Amino acid sequence: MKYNHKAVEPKWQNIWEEKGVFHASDDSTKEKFYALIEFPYPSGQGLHVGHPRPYTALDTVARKRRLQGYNVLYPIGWDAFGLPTENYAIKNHVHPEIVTKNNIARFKKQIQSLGISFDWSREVNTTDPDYYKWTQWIFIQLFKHDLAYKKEMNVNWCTSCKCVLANEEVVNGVCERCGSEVVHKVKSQWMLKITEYADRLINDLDLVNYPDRVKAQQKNWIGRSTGAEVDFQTTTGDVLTVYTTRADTLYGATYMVISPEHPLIEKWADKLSNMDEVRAYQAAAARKSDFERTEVAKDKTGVKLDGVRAINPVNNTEIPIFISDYVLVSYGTGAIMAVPAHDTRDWEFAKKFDLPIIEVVKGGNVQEEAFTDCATGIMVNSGMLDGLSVDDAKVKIIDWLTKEGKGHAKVNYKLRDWVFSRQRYWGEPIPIVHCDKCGFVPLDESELPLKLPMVESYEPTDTGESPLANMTDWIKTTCPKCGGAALRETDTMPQWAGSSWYYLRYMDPHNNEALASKEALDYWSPVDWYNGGMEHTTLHLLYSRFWHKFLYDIGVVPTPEPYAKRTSHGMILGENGEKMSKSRGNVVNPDDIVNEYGADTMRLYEMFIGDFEKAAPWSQASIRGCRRFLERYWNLQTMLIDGNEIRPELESAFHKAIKKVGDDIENIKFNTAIAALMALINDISNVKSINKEELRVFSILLNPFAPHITEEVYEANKLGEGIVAEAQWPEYDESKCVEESVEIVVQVNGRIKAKLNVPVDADKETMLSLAKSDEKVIAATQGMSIIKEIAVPKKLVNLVVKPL
RNA sequence: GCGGGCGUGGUGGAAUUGGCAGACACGCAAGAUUUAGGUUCUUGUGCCAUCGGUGUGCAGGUUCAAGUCCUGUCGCCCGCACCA
Repeated sequence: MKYNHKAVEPKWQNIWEEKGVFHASDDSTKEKFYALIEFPYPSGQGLHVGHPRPYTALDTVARKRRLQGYNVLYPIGWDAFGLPTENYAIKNHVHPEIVTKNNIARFKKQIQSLGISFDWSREVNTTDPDYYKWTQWIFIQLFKHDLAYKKEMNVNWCTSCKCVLANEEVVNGVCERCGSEVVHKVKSQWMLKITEYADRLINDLDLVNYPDRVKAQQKNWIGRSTGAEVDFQTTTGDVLTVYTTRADTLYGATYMVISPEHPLIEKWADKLSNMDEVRAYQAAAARKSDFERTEVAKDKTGVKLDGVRAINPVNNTEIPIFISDYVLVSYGTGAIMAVPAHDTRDWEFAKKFDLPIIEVVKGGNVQEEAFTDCATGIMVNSGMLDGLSVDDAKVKIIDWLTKEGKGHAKVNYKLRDWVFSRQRYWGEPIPIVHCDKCGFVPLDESELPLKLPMVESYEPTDTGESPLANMTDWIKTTCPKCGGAALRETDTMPQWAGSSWYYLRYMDPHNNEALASKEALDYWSPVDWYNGGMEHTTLHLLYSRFWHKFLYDIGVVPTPEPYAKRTSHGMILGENGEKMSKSRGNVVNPDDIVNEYGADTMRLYEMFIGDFEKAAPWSQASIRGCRRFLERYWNLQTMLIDGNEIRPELESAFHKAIKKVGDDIENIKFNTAIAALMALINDISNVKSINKEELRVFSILLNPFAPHITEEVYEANKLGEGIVAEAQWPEYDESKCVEESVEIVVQVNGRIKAKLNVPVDADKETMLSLAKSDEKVIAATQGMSIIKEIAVPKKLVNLVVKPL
């Protein structure tokens, strides 16, 4: 009776589906548990072994929670808009809708072969008009609340995708998706005011249970800094406002720097005697791609503006103004006061252009290097600030500036507003029309969904316009407000739109009246456990927190945060320790594993491979160990005896395992949970028999990891009523976890001399007297005097001795 | 530069509050059953050696006791990066 996974696994997958055992109930008296994985992008390549790691992990949690009596929602869907599908469609002349449908069918089949307990009745698809109707609806609400606006601005442009990118999508100066060069273009774009939520996106991290690395990365990306804006008069009468976090060093400002794109330059054009030189520098800076700009980051360049000077507000000193690309137009005011003595970049610039360096904080040697330490310095050469600490000086100078009307405290963020439009076909149409008379007008909500029109050609254009721009029939429409002629917006939404709220749709996926009913939202919110990749920390995770907060503000959702708990899985690497990729030729297809070893082995191995949160290399050899374990479990049936109680000789082993497996699953320590089951089967093998109750408990413990084989064993041996998926998780008894006697170690001067079995409740005196009567210990302490005795119950005895 | 993390056998990885380092596997070796084994089972397996030493990147420190705590140092990975 060999275990045949090819027969057993499909059998149980069908039974589960027919019985609908994994369908979440919307009106249950049970406690709810909402587990969520990041829904996949159905690419043409199909699954690779990385996909099932998070699916299996939360499946293990979901299955265990069901056995514990929770009403579990564990849904899945498809994040199906996006460029790879569109590019494939263009190349092969198939409509993206067809490509998407085929890819989903393939993904679905692959995922179903793994026996993940998804509730397929709640499947969603971001490209379904019934779904994106609500994506568009949310956009309209954002627009109505002034959080969506269209603006001419300098944007990131991917030269290969022929499309703008959000800041979050530019990685090291190249496109996050395709790795192509990113250049700057001035374009009119739809923007979302995520910056309005910057503070709350940081502060509310206190409300959620996320890994520290995720919180830190989001805080870092939002980049809050507190400082001051200071107004400098100039010799032209214009005011030049700078942002600084070091207002305390104002007396040390010996020059100003403004970014090459700063608007005052144009204003000053006819006053500058070296305007040609300035324009040449501006042009050179504009030509640089993000990549080049970071490449040459070390060497400071710049041009002095001849003909205008700034006046330091604290001492009325006239100081020169430079333009330099080390000052970014997009941060603060696009202008800085330069304090070379106490800022490294200013110091480098001052050295190169031979500008004065005035020390205002004592503690370093500012001619040798910038002194930037805020904690220890004392103010000098700073008039009213002399003798103060840096912190006190900040407070005092900002007070003074405020009183004088020359500045004020200011908080700044690195976070930029979200560039939301894309010049591509395969995305949600933006439901806005442009009317000459009324400006931008949203569609009436009854007009939603605004469906993507069928087009002849969806190739991206070189003009920077969406392919939809060629669809004259579709574009020409009437203004919802005045009824006059108007044009539709032709850009589409980014892929991040549909995924920013999908977890809400799962709560009530077929609702035609709302994105989800209030009852469903109240019952299921928030997501209890959300697992996803670290790569989405400053993309999807941040975006969806923003959308959720907005929906909370307008009364749509009941919680300020979407996800109560977040965990993050490590990548599965190729056997050679490198990232799996087609070009490296180290991709493992899960179909092959399921075919050869079965889904249960695949699942077990993915959970056993190592620390869930860390990357782990795949090993074709190690999988065999997991298959072997399942076969040993299968073979327990050959040593089955009667009995409806766990026998005394296995009692503590079982109770310890029940505790450990349950705790480890909750603590994302799947690898040690499985190790505990392996250890338990070793204990059972030593006894050489297993009774029905023991096999029943073992089967339930193993079920979340290996659901198919456990169902089969359970059924074949009539271990209980119904099926395992509807059984009850065993309880452990703390008092039964302890054994009667325990082995302790006896050390002399920290060296192990003996091991003793003592009763588990032996007190220190008993342990010490037992230890001291052991002959090896006596030998080791011969001729010595004991100067200290340490006894730790259940652990060890240590005798500290020295020669007499 | 800033932020987060990691360094343990041949390999993947275990080690509550400091308390037997190497759980559980993979691999390897020997043996048994088969005897065609990429099967199964048993035993062994950190390193060096005979007792006994010695071992968690390296160097110190605290402690009866350190993978774990402290100081310094080297190396690696991830995120951000001229953010004023």
